[in-house]
Amino acid sequence: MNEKGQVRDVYDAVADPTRRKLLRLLADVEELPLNELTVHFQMGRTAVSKHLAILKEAGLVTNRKVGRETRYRLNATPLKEIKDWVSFYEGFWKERIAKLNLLLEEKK
Amino acid sequence: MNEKGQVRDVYDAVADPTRRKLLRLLADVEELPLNELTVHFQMGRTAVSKHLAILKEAGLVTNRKVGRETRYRLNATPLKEIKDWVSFYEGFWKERIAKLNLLLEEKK
DNA sequence: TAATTAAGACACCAAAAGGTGTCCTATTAG
DNA sequence: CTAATAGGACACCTTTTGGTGTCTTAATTA
Repeated sequence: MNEKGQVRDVYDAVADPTRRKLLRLLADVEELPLNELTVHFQMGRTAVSKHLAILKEAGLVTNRKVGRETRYRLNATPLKEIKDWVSFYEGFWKERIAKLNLLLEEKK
Repeated sequence: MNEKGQVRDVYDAVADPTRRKLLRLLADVEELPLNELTVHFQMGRTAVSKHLAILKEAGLVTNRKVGRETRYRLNATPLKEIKDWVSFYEGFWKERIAKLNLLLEEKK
């Protein structure tokens, strides 16, 4: 457990393409049960469930039981950490593009 | 090798805290040789070298040989992909914060 | 009530990740 | 010329990751 109450690093949670796809699926609806999420993947239910557990550890999804199904819901808030981190580097690639444009100008 | 000419997924490259620290170190200077980078970590040179190789596979660093040392340089451009990805979710956490503020208003 | 369905809990497995230490070569300093 | 240094290339090891299948329980439907 880290200082943000997350068991899992959010960068780590988001590193896997399956998990990014899960977030994307949950972005389109209020909530979805495990079995409906599983439909979108080739892997079995157990694997998808594990990925969701990791996302939950990072605080990126919440879940609640409704009857016999467990419904998952997106919580994008922890992504703010990544946003802030990457913002620091934004200047670097813009600078790079500016330099490239300058070179193109000189060529002309 | 993916469609962007990267061998390694940029999300994956950035998931490791050691590699994020390497990027941060390289952000402060033009270029740094392996041994100077290694000083900032507890692990050995070989391990740091491996992390740099992964960053290079993702296109996040370049390197060149100068004499007997290999100097590394930051290339932040691939981070744009992450920036764009996370931007999509920005609305979600802002919406959430807005809702929380609304609840606080009602309490008053 | 009986059959079906959702999903948690495990045990298990192969491959990848993240380290280590050793050896070898190229470059530089004394 | 010799000694020291930078770092590439391996071999090796342990832990984690990402998947599988099976069993069990709880909820639903026929």
